[in-house]
Parts: sequence; structure tokens; C-alpha cells
Amino acid sequence: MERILIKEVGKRSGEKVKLAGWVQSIRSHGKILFFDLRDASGIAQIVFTPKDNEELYERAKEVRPEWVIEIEGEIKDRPEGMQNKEIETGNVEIKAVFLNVFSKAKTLPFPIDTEGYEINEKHRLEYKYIDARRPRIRRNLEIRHKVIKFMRDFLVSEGFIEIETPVLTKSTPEGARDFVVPSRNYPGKFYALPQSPQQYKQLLIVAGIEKYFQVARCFRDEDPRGDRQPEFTQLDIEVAFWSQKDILDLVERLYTNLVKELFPDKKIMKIPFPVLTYKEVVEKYGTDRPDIRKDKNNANELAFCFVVDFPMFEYKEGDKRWGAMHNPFTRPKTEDIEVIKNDKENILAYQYDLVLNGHEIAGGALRSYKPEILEAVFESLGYAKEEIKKQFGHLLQAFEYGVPPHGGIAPGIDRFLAVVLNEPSIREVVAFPKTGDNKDLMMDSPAGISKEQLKELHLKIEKNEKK
RNA sequence: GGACCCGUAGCGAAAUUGGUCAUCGCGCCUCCCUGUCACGGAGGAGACUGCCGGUUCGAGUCCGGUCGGGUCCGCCA
Repeated sequence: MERILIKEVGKRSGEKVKLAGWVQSIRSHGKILFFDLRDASGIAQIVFTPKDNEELYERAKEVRPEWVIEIEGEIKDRPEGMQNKEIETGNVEIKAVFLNVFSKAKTLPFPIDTEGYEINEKHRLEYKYIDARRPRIRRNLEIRHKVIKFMRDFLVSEGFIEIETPVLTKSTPEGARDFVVPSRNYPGKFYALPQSPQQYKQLLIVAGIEKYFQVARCFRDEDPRGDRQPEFTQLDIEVAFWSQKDILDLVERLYTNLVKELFPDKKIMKIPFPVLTYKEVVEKYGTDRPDIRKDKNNANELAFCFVVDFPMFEYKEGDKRWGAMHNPFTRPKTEDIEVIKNDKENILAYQYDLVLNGHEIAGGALRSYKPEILEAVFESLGYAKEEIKKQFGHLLQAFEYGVPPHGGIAPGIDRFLAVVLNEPSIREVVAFPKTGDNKDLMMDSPAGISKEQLKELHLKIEKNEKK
């Protein structure tokens, strides 16, 4: 017999079927036994009585919560007054005639019939595969899937193509700390994991891909927060010949359609999204990611806005030097080389963020495509000529072979989901999140490697003198 | 790198100002129960109060350290 999904049983009364799943709860009444059987599609009530089959009933009595079983039986309309309106299949129940236990289960380390917020997160992270059995987490993962699918379908329908870029790439200065991967073939050399596919996507533009996107994993070795993980997913977008307005319009269409389709209960406060300058939001709200909601307690209010005209440079107090506010590839709003080099504090850039309810959910820019501008920016940041060539030579060289004006944006998927699902942390919308100390409690990672591996990689570990 | 918060059975909590036997709910085990759906009822097991040290006649409670989580600042092109 073919197994059917539990959500089907409600409309197949009278049929003999096979079901399989996890035993969610057991209610025993002496001479009648109820299971709530759960699969990925739903929950249904299974009934055993000794009157129908003594041997089967005795075996069913041994079953415990979370065992994985299959049953065969007849779907029957429930007796009058005994329907359960709380579940989709509550009008029927399955009278079991066959039971097979695939797998027993120990008592779970914590309950899964609650929202889960009350449980110490280290337990949930260590047993994430159990935590994810709770409906809230399964729903979050399903909605994540739908959001990503929507984004893909939307961009494809707009003529974009998705292209994968390497995960093993090169460490670059500026920006966050890199995760690095030692090379076996080249002693003392390292790959780096991408902080974003930034340079690759610009090179794809040079290649003539005019509309690129990628659901891209990005890696940054900084201390996490509730809204940051060391690895995260962004919808990486780059286009040739488009203006800033073209890009903002695309993103606005993406989110308005997405919310309409997948979150119909949510209300977007203002369409078109307000466009505010960096200067005015900092003056008015004291932050570059203003929360412009009217009612901050209303979970269904989504207040998007664009923040534009960021400064090109900012002075890094910690490093005592000038850095790029966004990234060095961003196009300044001037083409005057002398101004770029000498008037750093006043230069604005074609840089923009999308902000939602006080969270930065996308950042992007038009890029410098004229080599002399790019070089002026690098010089402004204090790079010597030979250093520029060494670090960014491949990009500058590529730009000598015909490059269109281009730009892009990268919406962060995790953060958007956390906001729209009203979750307190992006850990609630990631399948296997890491702790606030970049550890994976479930895999026990990071972990040591064998002497042989170290030797192959030409690495020696210095003993920590004092830790 | 810095500041703060938390750590008591499997889970969540309680424990006067330091003072008997460390309490409760859920879960777990056994038994009873033919209509429950968070079933119900009766009984039971389960804790060196994260770990190490100190103060004290006496520490779950105070102090120091350590380990494990969390929040924030720095950081996050």
C-alpha cells in the first residue's frame, strides 16, 4: 500500500490507507488508545481498541512519544460531537489494523509543544534537529523557503540569471575580518571565504552578464549579535547600465509583491517607500536605520524606507585612518580626482540602504567603473600604488577591457525574515544557527584537526601561553 | 577587546535577612480508566544547586576564579 500524507486523510473518509510519522502524543483510556500521529503535512488521530485486535492493541500500548511508526487502517468519520476543530483532520480518525515501529525515541531533552523561547537556548542549539520539530521553527523554515523561492522567481521573471561564485576566494583588505582556509598545495598560503561576492559580481558585469543575482552565503568573522551570524544569506544583485533609481525601484517592487503574496496580513506603511538622505535621518533619528513606524507595537506594520547619499568615507577612530563607509568600489558623487583625494569628509556616494522597522535589510551602491576614480579612492584610503595593484589589480585590469556603468544591492534574507516573522533573533529563522561566540553546539565546531591534517596543511599550532 | 545578566532533577521555575528534609509544574516510570485530543485518577523514581577555592558554627544564598549560555558597546567594506 502507498503511504499518503496526513493532510489528505480529512477528505478521504472510508478509504483504507497507510500513514507514517512521529507519535506526537498518546492518550490511553484503558480499553481505547489514541495516538496523534504527525508528519510534515499535519496531525491525525489514530485509534486502537483491544476489541478490534487484541495483539495490535497490546503492541500499540508499548509505543512512546516521538517514536517513528507506520500504520495502516481505515479512515472513519468521527462520532457526532467528537470532532476536533483545532486540527485540519479533526473530522476523521484512523482505525488502525496494522502497526510497524521504524524507530524508538528516548525522552526528548526539552518539550517541543511550546513556542520554545522559555528554554535555555544552549539546549535548543545543541539539539537543533529536535528544536526544529516545534511548529514555530518548522513554519519559519518553510516560510524562508517560500521567500527565497519568491525572490528567485521574481528576478528570473525580470530577466536576471543566477550565477554561483566561488566560496574559496581571496582575502581582501577593508571590511570585516576574513575566515581563511589553509592551502594544502601552497604552503603558507590561504583562501578566504567571501564576505560577499562583491568583486566576482562586478567581474560578471564585465563579462557581459547584465542582470546577475545569486542567493549567496557570506562569511564574516566578527562577533555576532541577535541580528548577525558569522555566515548569513543575502540576495546578491548586480546590474549593468541601471541608475540608482532603477535599482531602488526593483527592490521596492520585489518587497511589495513579496509581502502581498506571502504576508497578506502585513501592512506596508507607505508605497512608494520614502527616500531619505543619510544626513536627514541622522539629524532626525540619530541613526542611519530609522524606525519610521507609526505604531511600534503593531506587529503587522512594515515601514520600509530607503536611506541614500551616504558619505563616501568615514574616519575610523579605532584604526586612526580613513576608511570607506560602504566599500571602496562605491562610486563617489563626484568625478573630481582632487576632491576625492583632499575633501574626504564632504564626499557623498551613490550608496543606499533599505531599512525596515529600524533594521538595515539591504545595502547597495553604484560602482566606480572608471579606473582613475577607483584608483583615486584607493589612494584616498592610503594605499600605495603597488599595493593597489596587488590587492585590486585584477579588477582594475578587467575595467580596461570595456566595462559598463553598473551597480547593485544585497538584501539580507535572515534579517528580513526575523523582522517579518516577528522573531527576536535571526537564530530563529536559520536552520542550524551558531552561538554568540561563533560556535556550533550541535556539531561541536570549531574543532581541532588531526596531526596528519595539520602536517598536510603545513600548519603548526602555537600553545596558548595563557588563556 | 570591554560592560552587564543568567546557571537549582530531562525542561521551566521556587527557596525570608546565610539556618531543619532543597519545593512546585511539566515530562519520565508503574497501576487504574472505552471517546480523549495539553484526557483524567493514584502511586513512584529522579539533584552532590555548572565546576574549583574562600569567608562562616553553618553557603543554593556572600566573595574570588573558572566553564557554559545570553544582551549590549567596540567591531560588522
